[in-house]
Amino acid sequence: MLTTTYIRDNKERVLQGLRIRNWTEDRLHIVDDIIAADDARKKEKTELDDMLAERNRMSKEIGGLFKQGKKDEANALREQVNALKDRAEKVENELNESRDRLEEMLLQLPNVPHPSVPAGTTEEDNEVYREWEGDLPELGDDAKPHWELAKDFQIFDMELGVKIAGAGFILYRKNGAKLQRALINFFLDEADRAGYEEVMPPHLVNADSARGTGQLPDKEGQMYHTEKDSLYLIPTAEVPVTNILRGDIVEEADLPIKFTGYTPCFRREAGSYGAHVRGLNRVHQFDKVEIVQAVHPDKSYAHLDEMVEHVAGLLNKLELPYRILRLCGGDIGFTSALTYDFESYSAAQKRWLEVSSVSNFETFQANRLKLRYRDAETKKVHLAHTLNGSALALARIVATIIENNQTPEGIKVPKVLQSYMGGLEILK
RNA sequence: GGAGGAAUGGCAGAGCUGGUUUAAUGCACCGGUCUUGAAAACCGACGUACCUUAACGGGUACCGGGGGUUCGAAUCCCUCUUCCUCCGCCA
Repeated sequence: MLTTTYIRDNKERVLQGLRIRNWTEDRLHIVDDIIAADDARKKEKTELDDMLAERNRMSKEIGGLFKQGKKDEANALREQVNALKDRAEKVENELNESRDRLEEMLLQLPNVPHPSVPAGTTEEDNEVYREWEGDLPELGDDAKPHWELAKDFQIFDMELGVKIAGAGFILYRKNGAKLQRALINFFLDEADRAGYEEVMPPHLVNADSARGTGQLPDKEGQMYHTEKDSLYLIPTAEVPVTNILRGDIVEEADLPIKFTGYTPCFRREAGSYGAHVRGLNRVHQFDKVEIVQAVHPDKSYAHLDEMVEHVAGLLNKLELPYRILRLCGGDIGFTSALTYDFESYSAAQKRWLEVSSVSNFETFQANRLKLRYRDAETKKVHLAHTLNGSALALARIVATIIENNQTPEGIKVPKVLQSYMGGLEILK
């Protein structure tokens, strides 16, 4: 959520940002509407505060009069206060209405895209930020997609997932289960080496947390919700991990704060079935190691670059071909200012699969979270910047690993994972 | 799940028979005096959000969350949440 102060001071940037996000001109009046609602809020707040100040003053006087035994005067004053209270209540109602109206509009306003975000409407328009420089792996015509390899080499079982839970749930077995565990440990170790504090958070969150990172109210339908306890299954570790800092004021010297955590991620993903979502390409539950940072506003883009390099390093070590996209205005998330997507090439499906998304939210999440830092010099508090990225999401990584490394005898295990799998070199 | 107790500023902790409490006091933190330096001692400052002001400053709200009673609520009432103690159940 943007602050009204920011919107007032950067109106043209906000409007330009909405245009990059393909908002039509007839919707742009929301910015002026927000400012108008904020004007009304300020006016009513001033009015109400003055009335309350008067009430407080009179109440104190009444206390004094009672002590002196001047009952008649006290009672007369009491009636005056009652009249004042009626008027104050009206103003208070108006103030609350203005606040609600303002809040409702602010929630509809997405983050301002970074100047480098390219124009565009669909994923076709995303800019290739870093192309894969080597040759893409070529497999023979007899190459199999991962869902077939999974059966041949005991990686996972779709039917059992359906039997136990439903479509879109996977049961990993034997080789696949070990591979999951190896990848999680490898990713966590790498994040640990990069200075991230490892955490293992709750996998269900309350509404405050979901609101803090922007899942509510924007993406209500994406999450599983438990009716009786009103908790949400996390769609990403971003939610519980970033919310560690909700409401905090940290010292500038404590920045950057870096967390990493492994969690399963649950996504309802309503209404998308078909060939392109077969196998592990899109599932309701997948595993992911997430990296999260809270940083000084002046340094957030340096930290974004650092996170991009971290993810690139993981893919290099796994020996997977990948490219990096800079998401265009039409494809970038509601809460993000700049997002890089990583896509790993699936040689058997002959297509790129999204395996990571790394974003800078600037103050958008921090404002909802009320995550601030205290400036070391001025002692003033300011909103921090938050960032996060997948490092990495497992399901699709597993797909590309087993497809690209297939041989008639089994799946070659990437060198870097072998020590995590008891020296195993081939899955068969 | 049952019974009882509690929730106060970074921490500890008073206030809780409603009105100089604009939340005492101690510790921590910060600034200063003293000192070669440090410690001790002493002095001072010490929250967040919003409104207002060119600025200094002024105002309002916040004592777990929400609502209520009252001229006036940390204090009384209702409700929710969390924590503690005991019992029950349990990986």
